[in-house]
Amino acid sequence: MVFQNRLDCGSSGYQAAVVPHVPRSARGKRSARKKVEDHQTRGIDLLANLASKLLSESESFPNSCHNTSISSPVAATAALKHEQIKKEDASKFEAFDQLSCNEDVLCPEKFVRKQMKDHFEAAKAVSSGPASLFVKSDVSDEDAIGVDFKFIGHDYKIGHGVDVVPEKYCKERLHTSSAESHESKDLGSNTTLQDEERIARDTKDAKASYMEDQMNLDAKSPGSGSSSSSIEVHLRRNDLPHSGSFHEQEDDMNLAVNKDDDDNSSGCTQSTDFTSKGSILQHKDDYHHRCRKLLGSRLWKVAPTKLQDDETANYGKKPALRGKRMCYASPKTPRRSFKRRKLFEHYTESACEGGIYRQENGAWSCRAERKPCYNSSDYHVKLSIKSFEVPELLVEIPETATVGSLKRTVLEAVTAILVDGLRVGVLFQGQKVTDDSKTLHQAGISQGDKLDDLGFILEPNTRQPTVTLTSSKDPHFPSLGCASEALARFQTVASSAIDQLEFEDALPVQTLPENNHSSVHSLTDASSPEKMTADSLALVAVPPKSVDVLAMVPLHNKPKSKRSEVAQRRVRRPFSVAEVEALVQAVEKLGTGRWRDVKLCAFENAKHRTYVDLKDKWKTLVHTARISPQQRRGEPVPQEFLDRVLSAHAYWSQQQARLQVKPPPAETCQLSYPKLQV
DNA sequence: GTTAGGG
DNA sequence: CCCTAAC
Repeated sequence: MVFQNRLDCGSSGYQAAVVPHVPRSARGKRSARKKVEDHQTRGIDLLANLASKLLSESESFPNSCHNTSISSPVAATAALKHEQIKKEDASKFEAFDQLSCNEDVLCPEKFVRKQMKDHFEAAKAVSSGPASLFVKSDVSDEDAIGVDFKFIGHDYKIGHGVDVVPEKYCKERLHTSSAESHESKDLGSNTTLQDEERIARDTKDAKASYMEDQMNLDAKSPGSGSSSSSIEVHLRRNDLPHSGSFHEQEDDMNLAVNKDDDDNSSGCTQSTDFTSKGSILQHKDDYHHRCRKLLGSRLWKVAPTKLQDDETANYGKKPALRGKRMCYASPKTPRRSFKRRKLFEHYTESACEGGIYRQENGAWSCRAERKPCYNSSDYHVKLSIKSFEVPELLVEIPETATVGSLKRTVLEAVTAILVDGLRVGVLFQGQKVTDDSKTLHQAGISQGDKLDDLGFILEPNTRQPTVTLTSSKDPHFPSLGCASEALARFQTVASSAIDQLEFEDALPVQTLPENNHSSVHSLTDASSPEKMTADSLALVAVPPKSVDVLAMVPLHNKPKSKRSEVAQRRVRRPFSVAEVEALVQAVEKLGTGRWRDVKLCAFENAKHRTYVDLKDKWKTLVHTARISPQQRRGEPVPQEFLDRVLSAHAYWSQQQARLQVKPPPAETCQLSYPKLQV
């Protein structure tokens, strides 16, 4: 199962999965191709194989313009590929361009070469980070073969749309090869496949620097028998572990986790509707827009959204659940920490200090789509799960946090759900199918017309950690209605790095209200190179100091326990020396009884410090100053500050005593704090 | 909403 | 840091 999240605000991406619907018969005929899949070949190998495949197909076609033998282009391709991998320089493209090809005829090599060139360029552009590559060859159109490439980098997608090259003979070739009278062609194909395997094997050792080791490969071959066949290649990294096995187990079930765009834009990389550059730009625009939108709010709720609109789906009927747009709630929530408990009880908001994630909807749902081609001969149900909807996650994170931390936060929230495992529920015609021993036919799922009513849900495995789906009945199978039981909450610690910086840069009062906005905004605007660099770096690798930025404390949900509903205690964030200094200075100026003023004066930008926190800190400071240094713990506070604490505390205590005796002389907020003595 | 103080 | 009484 392919499950790449493209989380909101541009983290690295929901990604449409490969959904080649290859008839089983076709797979059987070309079983040798499956070995290509089994190879954990690198993307380049795959591309080469694809090229070879297409080359050989063109060769095997009777009307092909090529006079060369079947194997020679393949060998040439392989050799060239080796050279490319070894040299890794720009000349490799030229080498490919030198591939012998009859220029008078529109031949597959042309666009294959172009694709590979684009691929290389794209790979160079995103030499690090998650990379996804799509290759699609759709011969269902009249006289066209369309190939799209998509590369997904860390944050942006680089799309390469390759225009269609009219390939009448290619289409004809596929039609003819599907006929029974062309078994000999398949034999020719087999020869080619052997070459492919050899290529894959030979090149396996070759290190393509731009492809990561972890890159997995999903590749399916075009079905020879269907009128609409496709080749789709999906390279990806960081796959979830189940991805492969799921494919194997559910051979006829193709999962497509489409790109999540809350605008339901057409940019979804849906398997049957690949758009190229347009959608890429659209994504970026959405990303920018979304970030701006986010940054304009004090706190926001990131809710995974409906993956795609129905209009964008070729065979979409109706959504399983309406999309949830990312929105921000409660634009003005200065301090709610002490109200958090009630907020949680109402399931509406979460704490302001740390990021809170809550999975309100306990299940990840989706709706299956019946594939148009229902092969009645072997009674296989073909399903295409267009998307899984991530249950709503409420993300609350200080606006001082970076976009990078937001990405990581959301990612970790999702990951934390996945860690506990997911279970799949089947909904058919609104009813949950709990009897796993039923056949699809018995459950009525085999009736093709009703497959539109089939839905799947992904449910966090919150109870029994190991529940075998093969058991006939699973009483613990949670239903959609028990969303609250599947509650998952997380808390993040807001970024302290920025706060620290603010403290050191602008200690007492220099407020930088929009500073973080601009810094994040610059990420999308490129108008501020320095900040862009900084933030970009932060996206690539979080500096060690800000590791705790994303410290997340998942709330272990105990379904029946009321304790689980209690707000999570804020994560302890020790005061830094700079903060202590600011606090001491402010208290010296304002006194010990005006914590709100102290907060506004010296900690206005430290969103995570409430005036209660400051008061408590002062309390502990006084205590610390009074005890012996040996008894002190934590980060040592300079003695100078402790002395000032004692002085100020004594002074203002004295002042308070005086004020109680007689009315205030109205000299409360003098700028120059008089040096005082006990 | 703030403040003060106990936990 | 949390909680809560008191204002």
